[in-house]
Amino acid sequence: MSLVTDAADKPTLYKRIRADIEKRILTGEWPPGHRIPFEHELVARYGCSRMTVNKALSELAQADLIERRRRAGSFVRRPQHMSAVLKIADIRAEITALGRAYGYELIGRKLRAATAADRDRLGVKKAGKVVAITCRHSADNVPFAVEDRLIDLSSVPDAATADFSREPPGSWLLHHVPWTEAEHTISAIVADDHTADALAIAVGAPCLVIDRYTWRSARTITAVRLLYPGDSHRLVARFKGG
Amino acid sequence: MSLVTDAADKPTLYKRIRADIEKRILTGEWPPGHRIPFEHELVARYGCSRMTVNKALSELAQADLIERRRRAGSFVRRPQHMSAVLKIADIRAEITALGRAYGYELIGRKLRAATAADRDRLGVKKAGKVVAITCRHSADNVPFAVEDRLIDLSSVPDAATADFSREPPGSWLLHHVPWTEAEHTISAIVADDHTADALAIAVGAPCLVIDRYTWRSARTITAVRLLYPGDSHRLVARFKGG
DNA sequence: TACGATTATATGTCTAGACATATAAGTCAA
DNA sequence: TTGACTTATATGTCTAGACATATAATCGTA
Repeated sequence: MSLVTDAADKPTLYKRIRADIEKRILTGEWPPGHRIPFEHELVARYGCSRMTVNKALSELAQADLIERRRRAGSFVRRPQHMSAVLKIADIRAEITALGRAYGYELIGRKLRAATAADRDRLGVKKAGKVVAITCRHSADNVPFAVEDRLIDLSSVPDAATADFSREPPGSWLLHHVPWTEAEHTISAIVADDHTADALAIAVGAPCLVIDRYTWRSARTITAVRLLYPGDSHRLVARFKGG
Repeated sequence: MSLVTDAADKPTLYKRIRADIEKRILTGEWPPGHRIPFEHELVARYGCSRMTVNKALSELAQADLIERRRRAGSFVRRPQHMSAVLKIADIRAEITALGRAYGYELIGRKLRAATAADRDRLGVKKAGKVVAITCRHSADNVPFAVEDRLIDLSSVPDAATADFSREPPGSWLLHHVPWTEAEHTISAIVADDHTADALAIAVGAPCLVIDRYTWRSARTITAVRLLYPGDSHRLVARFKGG
């Protein structure tokens, strides 16, 4: 079997080279640790210039599929840690993607000077104003998740006057504060009286909890806790790479 | 302010160009939708050849930070959906990373012809042999997670003779079957008698559940269910991008 | 044998061009 | 006004070189 596919040059050359190598790695023909042909060998094999194979190999290296070492060559990477790309979509998008009717209801909204608990939750030192929002998302009129959010107004002053009775704060923030970073913590709890009531489930029923803390270049933006009925909701993540 | 940093050329030129642009995007100086200077403008600004700025821009495009459109130019991408990279490490690695002593205990191991339930769980049609493994991971001698796993022997025949009394099946598989794909489902349950006993928690306590289904180029490898005490375990994911 | 200096080599980066191609924008006719 | 045609242009890909640099391998020496 030759490295060169005899298919017509439908995609570009460097993409064909990249795909050829990627296939060999993914099928296990070239196992972890295997040395990939040197650039000059690939140049000879594909009859192209070195920049072209270099581009293919560079992209494979950027995708962590191979490791390149000077003087030694390029090697199939040994899979290290499983990493799953967990897409945490806008809840509205998530529900409509399931083909269900999205419903939103603002339960409470308070503008206040940050309490000690607020500051702790947002991870900020200085006093300032915050908006605290409680709301509920539903799918086909069945409670889907309850949201308890705190927004730091010193970072997002516009949030003080935003109308959260129609638009969920998550969507609003997504459109007003781009390129944030966040940290998610996922855990499980059992529903207390208050939660059970909000989600219309039994007290003691399992709930999935997502705590998300969002910032933007060292400035705290928001902290949110999402509670899902544990037996009905699923977080699904596909991942690739051993 | 000039695009060109006056810092000495410590990193390479294309990396400086990439970093310059990335900084402007991440700080919001160039908001989503903003058009990045044309390649020929960057060529003039940095005094280099087009291939060099092209490499910088190509990498930014590969990282989904910008979008490149022929004839139109390059634009800062509008953040679409939040995606979190959830690193699901080997449990042993996870525990030792926390500075705690890792403990492993094989509870049960059965080699059998696949039952209907097994086939359903693995998503395979044909009959075949499987290994069913139950084991427990502990941190500082406290139960950390219980694992209930099924391995398809038609895909991984070596698993029939592997010694899982010392090495956890997850680690073993990671070293014997690289480059897999998987799907995770995360949910919450409350502990039943059996689970409570295995995790040394109270019946009715919350548990975090991770179901992972792993395959390799259309061949089923393994299905595993991991149960964590919901109040003690956290899945943490950092992510970037609005 | 062990260690330090030298050399060979694969990758890393870069240039100054070239042609291809998709497409935004402008032009012109129905 | 609308639709079809043309043109200008930014990106996409590629070449045939070049020098830089880290380092594996070799060689020489203590």
